[in-house]
Amino acid sequence: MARASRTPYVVLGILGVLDPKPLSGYDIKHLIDGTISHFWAESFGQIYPVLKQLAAEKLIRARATTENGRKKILYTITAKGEKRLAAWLEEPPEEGPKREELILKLFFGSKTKIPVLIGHLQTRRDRAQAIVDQYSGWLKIIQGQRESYTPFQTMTLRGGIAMAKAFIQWADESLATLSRMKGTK
Amino acid sequence: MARASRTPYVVLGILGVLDPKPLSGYDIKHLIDGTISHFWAESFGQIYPVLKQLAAEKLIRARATTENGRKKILYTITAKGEKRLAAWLEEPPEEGPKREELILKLFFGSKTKIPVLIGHLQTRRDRAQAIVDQYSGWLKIIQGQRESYTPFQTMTLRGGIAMAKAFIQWADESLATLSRMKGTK
DNA sequence: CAGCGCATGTAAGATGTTACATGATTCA
DNA sequence: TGAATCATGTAACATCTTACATGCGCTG
Repeated sequence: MARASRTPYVVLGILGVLDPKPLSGYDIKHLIDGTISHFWAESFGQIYPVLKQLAAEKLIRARATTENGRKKILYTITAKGEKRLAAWLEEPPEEGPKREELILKLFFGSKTKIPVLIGHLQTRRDRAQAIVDQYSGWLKIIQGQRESYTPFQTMTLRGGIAMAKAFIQWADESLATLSRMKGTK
Repeated sequence: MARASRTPYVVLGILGVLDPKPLSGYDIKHLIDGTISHFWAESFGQIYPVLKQLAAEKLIRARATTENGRKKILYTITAKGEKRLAAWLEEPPEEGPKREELILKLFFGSKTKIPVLIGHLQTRRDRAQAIVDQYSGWLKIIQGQRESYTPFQTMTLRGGIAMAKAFIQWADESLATLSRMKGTK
């Protein structure tokens, strides 16, 4: 059997933690993209079926509405859903799939030209810098209005920044090494 | 379409970079586990079919042998395979799937007890420390016999150490924060 | 009125894990 | 002799991404 899907718990978590008001599948997807996207991704193809499944299990409650002409289905977490979420949170987290393509290409670096590797690494380094900038901005916002956010959100945000910074430092050192190799070769 | 599998290239890379002598599927799997396992994993269920497929495409050459009574199929990379590997290395690496279950559970931390979170985080912190220890050992070995390893292998190893250390530092800070929260609450 | 964003969903297809099946050899 | 390791493979199954399908409302 393949590892059990975490999507139901992500949905339960978003519904239970992130926002007290009812959310649609569309809302959930965009909340995920706007908050936890740097360590967790979900697609519509996953979310909509899971929503139905969770409603069938009475872990969430569905309510169809027509907000200014537009049809949408809003979901709220039930007491049973809260319990299920809490039980999952207690289970030891498993490690995710390891698939670092950049590192893989660096590892096999002897089979290509140095500038190619420099290009790959530089691109990712810049992306990491953009993440640091974005996250640092969020951190300021969060610290400005502490009531709306849990300390856990701050904690994971700090983690994201710390990891991205560490990556940048290593990338810069490695880029310098690669440049030196290009010169001497 | 789902993202294209990288398994063929991993196999090609192992065969081309890691060891000059012919390798069996079994060898390849264990080499992967022993070297790149912290950023890339493959299972037998992937490797054996890919080996056949690569041989059919003439990217690798198969040779059946009976080494001291034990039957095995040894593979070597062909010139065509080398070319395919080089072409892949030039393509910009895509980002892997984001699935950090630990971070997810921390993010939803307000729905469980602090000691639960401390337990999860401590476990992973200790695992990261073990990785740092193991990698640091490998680094010494590599630096001792430089002929057998490429500078790229050293580079990725350093990256692994740097990232694990950054994680540990963040984890320690977060564990301290969590302990404080437990006390004051 | 065209295009974009909102909103929900389904289908296809590939990836990847786990478990199973088989058989030989080595070592305690 | 029994267990562990070597060695190759297949089948089942679930996950997940991508693409497609549909339709409404708002804005330029």
